[in-house]
Amino acid sequence: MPAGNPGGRLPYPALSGRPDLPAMEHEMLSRWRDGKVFERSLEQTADGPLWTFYEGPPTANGIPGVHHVEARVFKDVFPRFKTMQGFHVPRRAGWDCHGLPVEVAVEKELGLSGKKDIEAYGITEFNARCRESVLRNVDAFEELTERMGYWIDTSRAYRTMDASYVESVWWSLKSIFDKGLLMQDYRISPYCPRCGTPLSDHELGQPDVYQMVGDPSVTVRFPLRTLPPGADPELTAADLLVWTTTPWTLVSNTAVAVHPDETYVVARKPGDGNRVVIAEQLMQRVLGDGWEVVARMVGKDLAGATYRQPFGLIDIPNAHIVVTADFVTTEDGTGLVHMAPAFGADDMETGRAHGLPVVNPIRPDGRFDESVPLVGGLFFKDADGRLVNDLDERGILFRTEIYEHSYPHCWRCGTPLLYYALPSWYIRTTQIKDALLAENERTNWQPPTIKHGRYGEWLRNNVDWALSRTRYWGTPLPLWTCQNDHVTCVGSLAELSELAGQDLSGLDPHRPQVDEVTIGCRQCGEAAHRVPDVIDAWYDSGSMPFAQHGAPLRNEADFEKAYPAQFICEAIDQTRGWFYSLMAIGTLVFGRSSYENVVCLGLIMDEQGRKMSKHLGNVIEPIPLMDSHGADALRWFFTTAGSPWAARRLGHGVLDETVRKVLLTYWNTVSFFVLYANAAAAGGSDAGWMTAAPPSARPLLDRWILSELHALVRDVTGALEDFDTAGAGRRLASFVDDLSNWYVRRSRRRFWEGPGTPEGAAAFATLLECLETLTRLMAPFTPFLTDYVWGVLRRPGDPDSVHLARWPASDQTLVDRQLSADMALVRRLVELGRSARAGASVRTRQPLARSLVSASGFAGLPAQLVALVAEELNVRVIDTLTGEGSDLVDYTVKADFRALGPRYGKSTPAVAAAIAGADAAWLAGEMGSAGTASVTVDGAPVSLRPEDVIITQTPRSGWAVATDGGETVALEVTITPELRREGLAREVVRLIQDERKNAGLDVSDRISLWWDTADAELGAALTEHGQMIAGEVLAVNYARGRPEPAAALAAFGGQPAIREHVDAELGLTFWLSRA
RNA sequence: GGGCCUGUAGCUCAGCUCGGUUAGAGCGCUUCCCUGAUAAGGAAGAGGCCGAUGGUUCAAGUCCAUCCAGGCCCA
Repeated sequence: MPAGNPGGRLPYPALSGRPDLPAMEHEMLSRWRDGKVFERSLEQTADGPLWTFYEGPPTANGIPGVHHVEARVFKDVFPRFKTMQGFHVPRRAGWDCHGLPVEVAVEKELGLSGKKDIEAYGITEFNARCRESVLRNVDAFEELTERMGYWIDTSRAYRTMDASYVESVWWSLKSIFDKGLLMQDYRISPYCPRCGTPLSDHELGQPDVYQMVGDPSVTVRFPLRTLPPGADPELTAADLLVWTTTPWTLVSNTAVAVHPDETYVVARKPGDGNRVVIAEQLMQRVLGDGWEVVARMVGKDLAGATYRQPFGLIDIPNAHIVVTADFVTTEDGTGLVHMAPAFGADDMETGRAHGLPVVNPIRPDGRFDESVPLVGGLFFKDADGRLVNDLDERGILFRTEIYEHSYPHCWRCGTPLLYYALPSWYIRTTQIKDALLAENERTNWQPPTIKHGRYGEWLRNNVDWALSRTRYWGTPLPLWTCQNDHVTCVGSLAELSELAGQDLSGLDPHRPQVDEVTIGCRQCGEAAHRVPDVIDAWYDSGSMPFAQHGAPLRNEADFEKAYPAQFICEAIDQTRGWFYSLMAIGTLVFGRSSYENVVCLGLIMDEQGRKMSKHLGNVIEPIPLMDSHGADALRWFFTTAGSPWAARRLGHGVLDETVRKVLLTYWNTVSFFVLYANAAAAGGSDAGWMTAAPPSARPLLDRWILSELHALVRDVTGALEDFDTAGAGRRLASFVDDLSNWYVRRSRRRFWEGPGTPEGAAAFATLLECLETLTRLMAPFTPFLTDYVWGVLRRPGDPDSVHLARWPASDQTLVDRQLSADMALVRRLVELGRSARAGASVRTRQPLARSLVSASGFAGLPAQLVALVAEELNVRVIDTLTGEGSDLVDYTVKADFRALGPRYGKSTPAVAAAIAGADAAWLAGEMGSAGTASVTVDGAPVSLRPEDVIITQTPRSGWAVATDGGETVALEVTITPELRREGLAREVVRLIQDERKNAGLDVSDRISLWWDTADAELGAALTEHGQMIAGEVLAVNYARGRPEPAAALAAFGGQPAIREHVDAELGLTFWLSRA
């Protein structure tokens, strides 16, 4: 592999026509490593303005997948871009070490099940295993990180379990405690009885938490016992109809809630003494036909009535009354809601409002207390059947059926969750809700809809953050309580030492060591013991802006200058995870969110649009994927295909296409340049193009591509500033196509001819400028290939890596909109001409005498561009169709609504009809001569401007014509003998070129050529155009007749290496040999 | 039930901010053409009720409303 062209002197290292991209990437990885390129990119920007990026820490107890690559590509592109702009962008990796997933994995490994097992095993040992397991796959993550070219400093990665990190977290919790926002409360929490812990809202947001299950839903009669004063006498001896999908909670029933303003009815089935109370809206659905309404009332009329409880299994004093509550709906059930305050948030709140008792017969392991008759010792869900049977036997079961609904399950172990009243520590985030909303307002979300949509909605419905976890492996809650219920919050190990009266600065702040520390209560001096809970691991990761530095206890200055971050990026599943915990903690502790711009990515799907999951077996392994297509291809796909926040389909096909369409086209353009630069050097030319004329003095084609280039720089820069990689990618891909398939193709002749002329020098200079700039623009996206190319093309004095180079600046003086428009017209005319040729079956190699063009803007086209059309279409002369005289030309005319619409409004269709009805030739004539024409609409004259009409001209006959959008190209297809001979000569040139290629000759190799034919016309063509042919194929000898053996031997130093080629179709035989 | 995203050719996606009467590209298919860098490039053909309905407008893929389908997040 070439080691670059450090001197900028020719020759360049030769480039393979078929590069092995993955192999090249491995070479670049070692060059970066050996050359410490990432480190140097940080060193050289050390004095630049800081642009802060926060890495959201992954948990390394799992194996990295392709979705990790997606986020990391975006986390890499913007820092690289900003670094090239001169910003200093430190990038520090981190590892999320705590949390329930870690504990659950270790539990499984150790064969433990539940908290009792863990405590029997020993918390010390258990946490040691957790500590070991969280870093187990760091190697795999680092390998992935390096392979994909994600530049981040893993050597000093922060770890959320480090003592300094934990201390910072403690410090922040104390700050929140001191503000009065950290407190204990009883609340209904989703609770996993197997894990013995409440789940946070974040955890409820995990995939697969909600699963469809079929539960017995029951409608039960609650016979009324006493009625409130003034109640409708028809209620006497009626039963309340109550519906629930959780029969096991009926044991704890304390009340029935009705909506105060809904209408309820007493219904009776004729011939049956039973009366039931139900919401009128639901009567038909629940009762069906055959019932009659005997009384009607609103919910508040029922308030205060008492009823007989469904079960008498436990003692519930002062209960079993009808209460009103606004949350009651009549959408399902009966409109009368069973209340068990220990098992529902609404129930708890309503119960508090009415002074109802909280009765909870379920133990923390999810089983009914042994003292409860009938169901004692049963797991809560398993009690349903027995309870339903009992209701049935006692004749108060109105109906039972299986109800399919989604029910939350523990995301770790799959156990059905219980909504359960638990003492818990909360952060009162609801009290800073306005501040959070204000912080969100000043945050730039990408895509913007997240701000007020998914995320904003979540903030507006903010609930207090349930912080505590009754678990083992996590940051210990730094709270100590004494027997007087005083709470002491400790903000550092130093403070703990002071309170404990011993030096604890070396203490590992984890359970169980920290549990053993007893301190003196700050208020009463009594012995205080630690609250045994640990905290939600989301709080850990949300603390990383300061805790990664150990700040503010240490490195306060480092933290201060890097807060808040300019940029973070994660997948959309972090809306309620890290995006929230970062913003909430920042706002709680510092009064300011910790990030300014956030890019929110979608999920990765397989080629069939299915989510990737182990379950489906459609997971794509990232490293093999990169080793077959290249990391650059994967990076380009992620950053530019579709929108990053839409779910995207990934497969081999799309990566192949990326490689072919973008990466190889770019590569081939570079390799073309290198080939001819080296050929020129071999021919004695030095890098003469270094002194090419300034762009303003170069051919229009060069000025055009430079104009496109500088518009590209402007647009790509703007798109990246807006965090829009897809927009940048589309522009880059289309420029690569323009450069390769128009600029280079149209400039080939100048490259063959070398940099010896001003035009040739301009071509080399222009292409090199384009490639250098393009390489820099693509560098953040495809860092491997671009850096390889940079190593080949860079000039003396250039940095040795593109990633150390400056981002290009757009020179707007080189952007020429008129020229862009002109070239667009040229390319449309060429397309039309090719279409016309195809229609007439005249191959492009056959020269034609003349072409006629009709197109607005054609008259103003510079001669160079007209010549370009002529050359591309292989016609000798191009004239305007208008010059032909109207008797030879057909005209059609139609209205341009875009121009007419704004002026004529409602009468636009009438004007258009008048235009269509006018004599097209006359209209065209008027427009041509006077620049205006008048048509009559509703009896009134309407004056038209040229832009109001699209005039299409086509020649009457004898021409091959193609027309589109009012533009016409006509080709004269009459082939004179002279044209035919020229066509034959060009045909022969192509045959010889093919043969040269087959012979493996170098582009600059000279040849000797002999030819013979029996065809008189072909013979004449080859004689007449001999000089042209010899020039084109670099023949230094050109002769008719079979080569003499002696000549061949002379030419090849005794090696008989004459190739003979017979073309039966043309009747030509030729021989060539290296000269 | 709520919020958000997506719906355009067989497939993958542009176009919608800012409405203009012939809706584009790539992949795949057929037939040609071009080729002195190219796994490329070009022309022609086949392939579209631009999810549906209604509205606004002289004019709707584009704006508005409602609905349908799929996805994500949450209840």
